Amino acid sequence: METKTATAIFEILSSGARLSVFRLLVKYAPDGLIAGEISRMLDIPKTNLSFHLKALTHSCLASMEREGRNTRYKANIPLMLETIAYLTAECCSGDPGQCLQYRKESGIAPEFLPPCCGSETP
Amino acid sequence: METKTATAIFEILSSGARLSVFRLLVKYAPDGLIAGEISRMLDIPKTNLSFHLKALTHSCLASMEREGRNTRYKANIPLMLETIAYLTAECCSGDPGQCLQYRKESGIAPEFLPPCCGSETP
DNA sequence: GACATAGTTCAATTGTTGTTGAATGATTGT
DNA sequence: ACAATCATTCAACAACAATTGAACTATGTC
Repeated sequence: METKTATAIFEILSSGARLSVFRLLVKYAPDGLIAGEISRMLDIPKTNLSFHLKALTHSCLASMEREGRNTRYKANIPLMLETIAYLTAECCSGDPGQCLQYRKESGIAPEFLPPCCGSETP
Repeated sequence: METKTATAIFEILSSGARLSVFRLLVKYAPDGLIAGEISRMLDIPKTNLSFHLKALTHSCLASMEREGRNTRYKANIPLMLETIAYLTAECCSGDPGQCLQYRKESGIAPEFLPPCCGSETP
């Protein structure tokens, strides 16, 4: 992944409205949601939601497809995973021991943490 | 993690300069680097680098400590891991089978992917 | 065809961010 | 004390992002 791609994705997620929309689409993967549902669930005006959905689709973080007079949006989860890999790939110059230490210190349940430095390589 | 915290972090990573700085600090974890080294390695003017380092430390993505006349910066990797967990936590409403499918489609080596939905729960 | 519904685009306003050079603060060495 | 080095702050400008209401397009219903 190129830096330019990654920054574009982080910029998309730097808006509270867009982050909420994206996480909602992640939660409702793989079927996604139609725009009206999103607008109601998050209480975002349609006009503004359109603006943010356009940004999400333009960055490829979401896909859209028409369904009659509705528009269905779905999260691009593989791209999300690629972005996470980009952020963690060179962690600690590849020292698994150090990464494991960080994982422990984070206090997060292991099943919600990325492998980070290959410390959990299967 | 609160939405506000997450958006602040993504906003930090949405600048090419800051993303490069942060990834460099991740790579050089846990020792970190001093400002001058970062400036030279990434070819960013000191003035501008200071601006971005301030943003990084203010968001807690990096810590700083004086060393004589130098200032050493270190990446806050646990916070990075928390942010990743926040983004992936509710993925697919917790359907491991669906998540596994996404992981396969992503084409990324498994050791660089987060567990996502607990599909790799130890 | 007329009407309602679902979304999008447009223009304008408001606010925020990135970058630069010059000036300033802080620490070390002579 | 003086100069050199490392880093930060400041002011100013340019560029960009978020939000809103009104107007518009497209689809489905009577």
